[in-house]
Amino acid sequence: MTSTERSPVRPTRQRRAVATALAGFDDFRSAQEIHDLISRQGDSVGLATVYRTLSALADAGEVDMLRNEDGEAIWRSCSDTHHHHLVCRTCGATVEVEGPAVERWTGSIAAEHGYADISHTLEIFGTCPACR
Amino acid sequence: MTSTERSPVRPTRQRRAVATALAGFDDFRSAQEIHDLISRQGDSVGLATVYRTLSALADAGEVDMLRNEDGEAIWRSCSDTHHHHLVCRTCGATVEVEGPAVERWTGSIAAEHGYADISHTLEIFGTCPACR
DNA sequence: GACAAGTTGACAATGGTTCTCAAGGACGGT
DNA sequence: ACCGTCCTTGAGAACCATTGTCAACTTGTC
Repeated sequence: MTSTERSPVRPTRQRRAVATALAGFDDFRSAQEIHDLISRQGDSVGLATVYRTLSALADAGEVDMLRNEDGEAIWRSCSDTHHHHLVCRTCGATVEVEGPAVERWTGSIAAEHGYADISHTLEIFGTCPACR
Repeated sequence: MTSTERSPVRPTRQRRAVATALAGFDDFRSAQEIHDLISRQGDSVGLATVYRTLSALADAGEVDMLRNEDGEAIWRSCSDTHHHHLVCRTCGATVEVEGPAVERWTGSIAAEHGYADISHTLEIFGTCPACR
């Protein structure tokens, strides 16, 4: 929590492989799918390491993680600004969207009820033009 | 999907027990917690049945199901209008909120990108007045 | 080169959720 | 009340995504 803590992140073959895989798609994929992708691209990285790396990247804000309807974690690399997603429920195609109005709305709703330290999740699902 | 399909839902002791338990709290609880509540209120209902009943109620729109950070399903009974939740991340106290503006916003964002058949999830987390 | 500390991988362990299937209960007709 | 049919249930096994374990291995530094 404090800025005193430093855990030097080492650039390993495995982390590079995960990063490469992440760069190869722009929809949300499960950890297992990403693991498969890595294998298919010729690298070999343990599943546990994939999980560890994805979690670390998520903590660092470099990937987004959300849950599909089954509660499975799905991931994709993302921009560094606060945003939400418009996801195709058929093919997974994702658009990052921003909504200042929504941010303001959640803040005021929370304040109105006396809630502090607010965060929120907002995802939009639909069928993309290509899948109709 | 069509109105031809009818699956008569029978009023059993078990379903009544789940309904009673649901009426006894107004925050989100896991299936297991609800199962425990039922035991504590003197009834005995199998865990699988609790899951089945909760899912059925969720499909019928009588309870809300969402996922906590660990991906666990959590449930609570809800009003029958479309709404979202403001949830205390410490004690779970929940407020149902409505936001016509947000509904409109998601709709237009989706349309803008050509997505059809839209649905969305929006939950707000914070610390309630009592937990600060 | 050698050391300390971060990393990894194979595999076991966890734990929520679903499946299986025989036994039990509800309901309409008689 | 009795039947037959079909929905329900419960106990436990099965699933399966995710996390923990721990010895072997890298990396960066001195």
